[in-house]
Amino acid sequence: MRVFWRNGYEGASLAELTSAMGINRPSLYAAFGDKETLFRKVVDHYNERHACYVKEAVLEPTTRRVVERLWHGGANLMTGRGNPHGCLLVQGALASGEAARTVQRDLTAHRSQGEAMLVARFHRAVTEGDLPSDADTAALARYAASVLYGMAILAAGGASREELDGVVDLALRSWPS
Amino acid sequence: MRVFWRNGYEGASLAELTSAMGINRPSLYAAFGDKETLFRKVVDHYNERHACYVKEAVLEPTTRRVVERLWHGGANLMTGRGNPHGCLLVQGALASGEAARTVQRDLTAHRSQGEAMLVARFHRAVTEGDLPSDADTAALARYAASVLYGMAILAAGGASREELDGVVDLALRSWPS
DNA sequence: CAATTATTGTACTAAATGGTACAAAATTAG
DNA sequence: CTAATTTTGTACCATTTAGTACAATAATTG
Repeated sequence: MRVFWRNGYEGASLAELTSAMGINRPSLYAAFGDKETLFRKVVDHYNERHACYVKEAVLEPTTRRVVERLWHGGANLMTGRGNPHGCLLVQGALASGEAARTVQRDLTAHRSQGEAMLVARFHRAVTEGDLPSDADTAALARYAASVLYGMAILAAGGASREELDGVVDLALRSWPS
Repeated sequence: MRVFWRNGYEGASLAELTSAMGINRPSLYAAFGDKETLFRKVVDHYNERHACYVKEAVLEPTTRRVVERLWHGGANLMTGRGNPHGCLLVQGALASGEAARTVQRDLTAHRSQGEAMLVARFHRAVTEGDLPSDADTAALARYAASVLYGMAILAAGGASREELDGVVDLALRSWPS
């Protein structure tokens, strides 16, 4: 997972993958199928064990608490020690050659799914009176996602946890509460 | 440029590059040097002719006008017809294998340079009284960049100009003015 | 222990990668 | 028109890519 996270799908060679896993090539193919299948399983693992802060965030009682947890959770994951900086769903295959188009689309779909969770949560907030009834829930979700993705780029460029937290503080200031 | 923009540095093959340029391989090498040199020249061209909205933005008289122009300019570039969606400086080499590490660092440096321009502009705004004297100019610049980069990810995933403009409107609401 | 099954290591394949040698062709200069 | 020079096309190189055949080894089972 970390090799894909750090190098992206295309930049991760079978040699580096097998070396990092401590197994040889036939074992990898027997256990995980081809490179694309392995990547998909990696993404699933990443979603369950690392990107789970999104699912947790939408459980918060107010939208302010939701985005607070979302953004700080992202800052935490994207600058975590022992893992590459940034977000696998963002840098795994943002731009790629024709061969990796399918995984590229797959990651886009995963990101859209996260945004859809936010839309649903914000929609609920409207019915609860937490957001004004004329709130553009889709736009709010895209904005929340935008800040999150932007932090992923900063992190990939080497930004620290503290720097990302500073971004979150500013973004929170403007959030309707 | 568009091939690199769409496929990223690693995902752009010499075959696709030469085909798009309408020349053959020896001509490309004679005119531009190797692939990495060509990419650098492409990035220079991109900075001058496409990412110039950043330089223009910092010329605006107030920080609010600066970020307004920055973000709308980004939304415009990242969803322009005839060009790939997104930003070359973001998706050109966000994560890569060891061979493209130098290019990757180069793009990070280019992004940092843009952020530095914002810091300098916000610093000036403090002296002019446009921003409060205790404003964290570096954090503001990172936030502004974060929104911009986030829009690049949304655009790379297919977001429309209107959707990005919606993000900008929300981001502007929270900007200190 | 013996026999079967699963796992692993070596060595390979075909295709694609970035990069180049060299000669034919087109252009320019005299 | 001829001669020198630049540009182009073809064909190649070494390396790396993802993926696999097959035999040796290890583990499991009766």
